[in-house]
Amino acid sequence: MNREQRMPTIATVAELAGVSRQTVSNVVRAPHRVSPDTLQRVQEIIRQVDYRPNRSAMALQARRSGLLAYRCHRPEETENLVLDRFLHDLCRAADDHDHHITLVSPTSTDQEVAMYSELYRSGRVDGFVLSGTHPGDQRLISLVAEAIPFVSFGRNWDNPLASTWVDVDGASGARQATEHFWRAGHRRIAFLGWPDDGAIGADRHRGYLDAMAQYRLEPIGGFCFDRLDAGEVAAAEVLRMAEPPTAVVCVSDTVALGCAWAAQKLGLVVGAELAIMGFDDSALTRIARPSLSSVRQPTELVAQALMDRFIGFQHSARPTQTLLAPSLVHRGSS
Amino acid sequence: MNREQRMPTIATVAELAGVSRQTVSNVVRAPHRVSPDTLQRVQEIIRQVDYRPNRSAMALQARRSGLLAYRCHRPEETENLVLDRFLHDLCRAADDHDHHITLVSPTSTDQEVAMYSELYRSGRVDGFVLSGTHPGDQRLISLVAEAIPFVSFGRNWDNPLASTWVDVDGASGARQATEHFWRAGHRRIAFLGWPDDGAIGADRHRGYLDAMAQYRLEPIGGFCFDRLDAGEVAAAEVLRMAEPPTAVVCVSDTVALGCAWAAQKLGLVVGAELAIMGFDDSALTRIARPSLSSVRQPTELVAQALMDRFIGFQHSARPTQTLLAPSLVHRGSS
DNA sequence: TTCGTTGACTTGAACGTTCAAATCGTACAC
DNA sequence: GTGTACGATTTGAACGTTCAAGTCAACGAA
Repeated sequence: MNREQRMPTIATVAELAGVSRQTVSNVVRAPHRVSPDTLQRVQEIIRQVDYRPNRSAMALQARRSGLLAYRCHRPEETENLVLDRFLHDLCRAADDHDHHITLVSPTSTDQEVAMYSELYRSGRVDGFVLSGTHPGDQRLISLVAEAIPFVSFGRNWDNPLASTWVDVDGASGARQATEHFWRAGHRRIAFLGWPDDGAIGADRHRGYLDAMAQYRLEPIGGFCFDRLDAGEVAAAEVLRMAEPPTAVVCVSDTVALGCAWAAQKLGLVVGAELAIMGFDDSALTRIARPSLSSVRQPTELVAQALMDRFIGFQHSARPTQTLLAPSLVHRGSS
Repeated sequence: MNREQRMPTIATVAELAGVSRQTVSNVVRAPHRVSPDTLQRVQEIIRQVDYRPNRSAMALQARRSGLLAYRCHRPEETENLVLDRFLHDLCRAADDHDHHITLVSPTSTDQEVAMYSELYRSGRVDGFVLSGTHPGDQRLISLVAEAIPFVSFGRNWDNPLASTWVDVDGASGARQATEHFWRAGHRRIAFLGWPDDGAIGADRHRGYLDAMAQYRLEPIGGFCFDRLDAGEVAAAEVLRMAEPPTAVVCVSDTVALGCAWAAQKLGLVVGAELAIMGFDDSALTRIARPSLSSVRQPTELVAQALMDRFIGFQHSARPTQTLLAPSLVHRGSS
């Protein structure tokens, strides 16, 4: 193909402009070091031949590729609807720092860690962005042990101060949702959560419990796995109670959608007779009818913070931790 | 951070093993050129210091980065549920060829093309994988004009032979769906499509029409945009006809889900009283109840074919075109 | 004995940058 | 008028590979 025709290099430009390579480099990287007329002349040549510095050469020289790896999640997992949004925001944030995201798709956790080590040691990437961290996460342990640079969307549950992460304050989100319902006049507010995972689910549950305690209301609700059918079953049970709730705070959009279905099956008008708040503000909110109100994860801010931290990380040795507050998005269901 | 400690290089290994750099390179790349005992000795050292060839250096020398760029689509667009699956498969396929996918997220088509040119000319990527091609697609035109290597998931509608692509035979998918319903005894088979787009939608519609003509059945149906509510409205209209269909072939899972809702609202039991076939086999199929049968796009094969073509593309100059047949996935709705 | 062949390995150069040091005027202070 | 500080530019080396051409010894055929 066109593999034959070579791109113009810094030497091409230097020769055409009658200056040295280094001067061309300075024109691009440090224009203030070059005299005005030389600057203009060289820039004109650069424009003419459409010269772009070669990234591989820069990477070799700087010992830095400008690439971060991120694990491409399996599309079967439902939680990924948020991660889709996150990935998009991450690309943007990386772009802003003249970095790029490259994807890996390991088949197991062992392979994932081995792949990370390989990618880092071969200089293909400068580091990693993890998401979906959980207690006992082997990736965090290994990367910290091998001193491989990384940041994570999701806290380091086992050893919070050991690595740099940005997370969303789930407790705050659930508290906001509960407070919102209270202000709207609801007094029977339920929580549909996941079985205690000592992590995200527990965090969100705690926020609900805190708010309920503050208003001296009795917590009610149920627990189920993060599947539509499970959510529907659990919700039906709660809604059939003697004194059923008038509002439900859900641990996820998936559970919330299941809850909406259960309500509709029982003849309840979602929004008017039963208020529902989802969590994550994923694509599922738009599938429900009426569309679901939800606690929105500020993925854009998370992505930007992660990139900032990663870049900073290269200079300062100390890991930093950041907790961002989510916000409510009101739609038909509340 | 650990930016200080350097990785072992080929020179490190060479010195430790008492051989030249080139011999170490041969041990890694062409073991047959090295005598058995030297081979073993060098390999042992490589293992000890955990040496990995530096990818930036390799990229510089080979003038090839081993990276392909793919556009990270906006998560708002519904068609992306298939593309999620595709992206995952693409990563895997790239891995198999010792390549990686890096993401870009341009804000406009103009910027997208400019970004591609920049990425290619700076040697950051070897080429591009496009998806969601459409008639008049500026990306195809520009990339062909600039002789930038790329392959696309989706045909080159305007100029099929001008570029290398792999696509799924939508007509075949719709035909299979229609034939399946006919064999199951249905004689009133409708099609819910998109307004004629001269592309994907028209392609799928044609497959339906072909099959109906073959069986001498009268085509019926409606058209709407690819949204749940639009699908529901269009489906309701069709289902309220004097002689309503007993089976519906849909142009997408989105429309199919809307159709399922319309049916349920009219008191029809989806699956038993009305058979529905979606298209794409996206995550939506699992949201419907009963879950939707669908025409599955073989994204894994598409991804593999694209990678094969791209690698081959570097050698042979001639673009190739590939059409893959989809297959039916039977679930509760049919 | 000579000479070409082969196998195992080494050497120098190149890929395209940037860093660090050197060069060369030119202007300024004393 | 001398030292020196500065600005603009150049030069050599380095980043870590691999390619192409080289060396060198061993071997076999004429």
